[in-house]
Amino acid sequence: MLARREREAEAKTLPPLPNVDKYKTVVTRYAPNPDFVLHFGQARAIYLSHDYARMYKGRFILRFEDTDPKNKKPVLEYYDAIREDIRWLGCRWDEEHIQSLRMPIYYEYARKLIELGAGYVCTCEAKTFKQLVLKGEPCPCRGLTVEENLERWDRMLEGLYGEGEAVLRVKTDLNHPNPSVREWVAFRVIDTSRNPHPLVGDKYTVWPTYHFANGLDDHLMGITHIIRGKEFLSALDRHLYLYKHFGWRYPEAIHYGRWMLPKGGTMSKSKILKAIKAGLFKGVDDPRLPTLAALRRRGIQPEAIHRMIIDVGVKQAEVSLSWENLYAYNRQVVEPRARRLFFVHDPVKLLVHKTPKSYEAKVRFHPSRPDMGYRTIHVKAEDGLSRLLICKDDVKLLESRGMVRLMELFNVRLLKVSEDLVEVEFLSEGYGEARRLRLPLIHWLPEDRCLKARVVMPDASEVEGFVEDNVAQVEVGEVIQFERFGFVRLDSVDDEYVFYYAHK
RNA sequence: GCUCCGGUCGUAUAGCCUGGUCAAGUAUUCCGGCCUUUCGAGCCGGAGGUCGCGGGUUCAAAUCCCGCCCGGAGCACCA
Repeated sequence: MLARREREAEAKTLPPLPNVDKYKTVVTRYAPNPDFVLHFGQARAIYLSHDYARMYKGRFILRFEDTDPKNKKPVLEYYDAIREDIRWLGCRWDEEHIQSLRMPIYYEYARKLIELGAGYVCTCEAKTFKQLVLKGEPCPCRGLTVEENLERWDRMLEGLYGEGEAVLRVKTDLNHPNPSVREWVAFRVIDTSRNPHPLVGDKYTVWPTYHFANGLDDHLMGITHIIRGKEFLSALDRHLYLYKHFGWRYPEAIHYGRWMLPKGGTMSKSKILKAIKAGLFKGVDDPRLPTLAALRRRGIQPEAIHRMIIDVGVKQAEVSLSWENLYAYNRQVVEPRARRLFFVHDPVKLLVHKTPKSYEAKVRFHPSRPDMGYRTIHVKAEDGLSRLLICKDDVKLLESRGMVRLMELFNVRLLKVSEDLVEVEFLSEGYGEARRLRLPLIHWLPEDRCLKARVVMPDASEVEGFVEDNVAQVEVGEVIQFERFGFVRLDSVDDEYVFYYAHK
């Protein structure tokens, strides 16, 4: 037991970063494109980058990479949404930058690159160029002089080239084994009169590519350790050329494998966005989505995501995730502190004959934590009759067993089941007898003291029912457990209580 | 065209770098039990893998090397 605990504690720390002693302070960054809210997979880069910065008492930088106003168009509201997501995860950043506000810097370095003879403005058609580069041959533009290139560059900036008519390329090895790395594009023209940028409008028409802006900024901001998905591995090759041209030293780069969701699930932002626009999802926090917003709404705790990420580690292998996996972590976090309440879905009326008296059932909010207190459920008996509600599913149980114990109340025996009414009679009060008879325990509600509730399930379907009136003590946002149903988060209270289902 | 990664209980994974303490850990699933009260949470116990295949190195291999088979992911004036 002790040994196990030690091992668990061990598994919960991150492995050391490479070459930390080479740097004064460790600086990491997270660099999202604000074209969508964050999703589950991105939490990994965030936590790892953030945790390492904290672990080494370094700095953690948030940098918005919004340099494609056309294809990966940034959206104003997502800048804040992303900040909120990161804060929700529990991470704070020490510095923030927005690339679209740094354009003059990129232009400055573009010029330097050209002056070094390491970059040139290429006006070839993409197709033609591709054919040449596949053969490892230079295009005519590559041979232009520095002066000619500077001139072309100025013309580019002045807007004399349209989209696709000119790009600034970085000179690489024409025979680089990966053709997609050869002579990569550093800047391209984007017609911002047609596709204005949410922050700078149509002020610029020449935009740096990810490869240029990201690579450059990592140096300018003094990033020492880059932690990113391995889909960026080939970016490394490109960046290396840039660093070589400028004579810089490349940061330590760690690439981890992708997180994949089981069958059907996608974390692709563009796919999700398309589906939302098509009305297939209700919004970015639709419970079917793997966005942080959706998980948050469902009551998944950031600690659960955090633990999972630390446990999985930083290997380059792809990892298939199952929701069950995440739920297991979340249950661990949520179980000890979730208050328990009765929720009856698909309610059926239960008429109890021979009820000897009215009851006040005192039920613990948590079965193993008396310190969390009790709630009271009143059951009124009139002329030996009490009226309750139970789940339709439990009627079957009652039918097959004939007798059942109403949790924390009393035991009953089935008399008859009709269309929408189940009649039983009071059998006995003691729990001991229920145990002796091995009676199933079912939950219930007094018909006159319960409130309408709705639970939004992970597949966006909804379950209707009633909660005990003690729900009034629950705060919006709180995660509770509906006994024998599952963990849910109180989402809103209007004319009815709306919950989002997390997991069982 | 190029690059990267994987093949370990039913499922998802840890371990592999720094060979032995690994006849292999965890979660989930399944089964059984417990709980003054959750057939659905919790707790306890059990079942279930000989680590893709073949060969090699070694006193010793899931762990190193070679070959084979199968599978996954990614890159291109997106980030």
